Amino acid sequence: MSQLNIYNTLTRKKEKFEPINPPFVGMYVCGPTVYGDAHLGHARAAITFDIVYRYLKYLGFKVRYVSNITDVGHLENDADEGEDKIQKKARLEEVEPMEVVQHFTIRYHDNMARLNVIRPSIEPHASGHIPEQIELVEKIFENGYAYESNGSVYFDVLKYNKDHNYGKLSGRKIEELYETTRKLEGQQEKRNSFDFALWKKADEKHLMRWNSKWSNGYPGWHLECSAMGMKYLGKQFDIHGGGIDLQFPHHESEIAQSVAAYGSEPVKYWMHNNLITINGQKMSKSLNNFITLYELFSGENSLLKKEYSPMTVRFFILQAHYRSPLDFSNDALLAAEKGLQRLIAALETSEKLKTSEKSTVDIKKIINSAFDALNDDFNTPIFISFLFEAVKMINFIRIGNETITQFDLEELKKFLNASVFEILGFKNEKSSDTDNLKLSSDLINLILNIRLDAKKNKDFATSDLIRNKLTELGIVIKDTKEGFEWDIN
RNA sequence: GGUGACUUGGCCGAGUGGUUAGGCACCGGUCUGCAAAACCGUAGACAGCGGUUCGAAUCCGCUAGUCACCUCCA
Repeated sequence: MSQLNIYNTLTRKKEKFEPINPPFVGMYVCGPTVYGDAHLGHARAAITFDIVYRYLKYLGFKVRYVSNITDVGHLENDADEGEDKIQKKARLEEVEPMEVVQHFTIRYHDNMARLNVIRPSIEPHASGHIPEQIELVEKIFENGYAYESNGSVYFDVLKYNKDHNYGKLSGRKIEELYETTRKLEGQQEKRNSFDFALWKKADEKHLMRWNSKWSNGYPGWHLECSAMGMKYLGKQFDIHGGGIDLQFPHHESEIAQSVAAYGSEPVKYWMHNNLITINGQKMSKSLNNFITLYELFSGENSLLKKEYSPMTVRFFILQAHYRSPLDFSNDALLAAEKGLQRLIAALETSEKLKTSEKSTVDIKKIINSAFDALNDDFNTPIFISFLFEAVKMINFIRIGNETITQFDLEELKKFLNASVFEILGFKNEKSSDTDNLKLSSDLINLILNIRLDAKKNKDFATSDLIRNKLTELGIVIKDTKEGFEWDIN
C-alpha cells in the first residue's frame, strides 16, 4: 500500500507526509469568525480537515488539532471601515460583543456536531490570547520588521522582503503589490500600502479594546493564528489548513510574522480547501449569497427544494476533491442523498450475508485501491467510488452472483465500517434508539403483519388501503419474498 | 490590470498519454396480485481550432467562456 502524500501549497507539489516529530502531528486550521451562522462553506472547511484529522489518527499518528474561534479583530469592508466585525454586530443588536460571540459559537458547535465533525483538541479564542499576540508584536518590533505610527504598529513588508520572501506561499511579487493594493483607511499611516497592521489603535467608538504600550487598541488581522498556533503547537508544526481564500494575505502574512519573530518557517505543509460556489459564484457573507447550515438542515431558504440532512451534506462535500471548486445545486444534493442511502443500506446488507467455502471476490484489491486513493492527497471521491465497488460486491453476494468466505467477509466489514464511520465520519442518522421508537416500530410491524395476512387471503383492498395510508405517513414499505421490510422516510 | 485555476455524458464529479472512475437521473430486466422499494444491466463524455506523438480527453499553442486571489472571508 502507498504512503500518505499531501499537496503542499507552499511547493505546489504533492509531498510524502513526514511529520517533524513522529508519531506526533501538529495541525492548525483557521476557524470561523463568530458573528453569524455558519454556511455551507464553513462546513466544507471543517469537513475537509475533519477527514485529515480522522485519517491521520486512523494511521496511528498522535494528532493535536488546534482550530481557533475568531472573536475579535478583523476589519470590515463597508462604510464602517475600521470597525470590528463583532463590534458592528453588537452595536446593531445592542448586546455585548461577547454575547454575540457566545451565541454564534454555540450555534457553530451545534452545526458541527450535527455534521459529525470531531471537535479539535484545542479551540482557542482570539480574545483570550491578547497577551500572546502583544508579545509577538514586540518580538517582531525588536527584530526590526515593524514600525509604530500614530499608536498603531505595522509590519514592514518591504524590509522583510529584503531578507526573506514575502509572497512565497501565494506566488506574489512585491512589485505587483504596489499597483494592486486597494486604498484603505489608515493608509497614510503606513510606509507602503501593502504593509499590514499588527496592532491597531482603537478610535473612541471601538468597544473591543485592550491596553498595550503603543495604544489602547486591538490586534491586527493575521496575528491571532500566528500567536495561538505557536503557543499550542510550537514554532514549527506540521500542517496548517484553511480556505483557499485565506492563502493571501492571511497565510502569507502568518508566515512573515513567524519568520520575522523567530526566524523559522512555521509550517511544513500548507493545505487549502477550495470554495463552494452557488451558480458558479463563490458563496460568501460579503456577496450575501450563502445558505446557512441551519437553513440547509431545515429547508428554509428559497434556493432549497427541500431539507437535506447533515450526512447528506457531508457526503455531497466528500464526493468532490477538497481542492476543486464545488457547485451547489439541489440536484447534486439529491443525488448525494440517494447515494449515501445506498451505501448505508449495503452496510446493513453485509451483516446478513451468507458465507461460502470460497471467495470469488477480491477484497484485498478493493481495500488497497481505496487506501491508495486516500493516500493520494485525501482523494475522497475516488475512495468513495471504491466503497461503491464494495456495495456492488455485497449485493452480488446477496443475490448469489458471487461468494465470499467468512474470513473475507469479516475483512470487508471491518474495512467498510472503518471507512464509512471512522474515516469519512458518517453516522447512521436513523439509529436513535428511544422507547418511543421501539413502540412505533412494534406498531408498524403489527400493522404490516395484518396486511401480510390480508395479502395471503387475496384481500388486496385491505392490503392496499394499509399500504396507501402508511405511505401517506411517510413509511416506505418494501415487500420481499420473506414478507416485508420498512423504513421511515 | 497582475497572478492562479477551470471548461468532462441529462445533472454532479474523479482521473490519466494507450485499459469501464463513481454517484444521481433515464432506459431495459429481476422481484410483486399490481405497484413501490430494493437489486442487476445497457447506453452516453472529455469547450473549439491547430501542433507534438505510433497513439491525447490527458502534453504544447491559440481562441472562446467561467471562476478565484490581489479587500473581511471557509
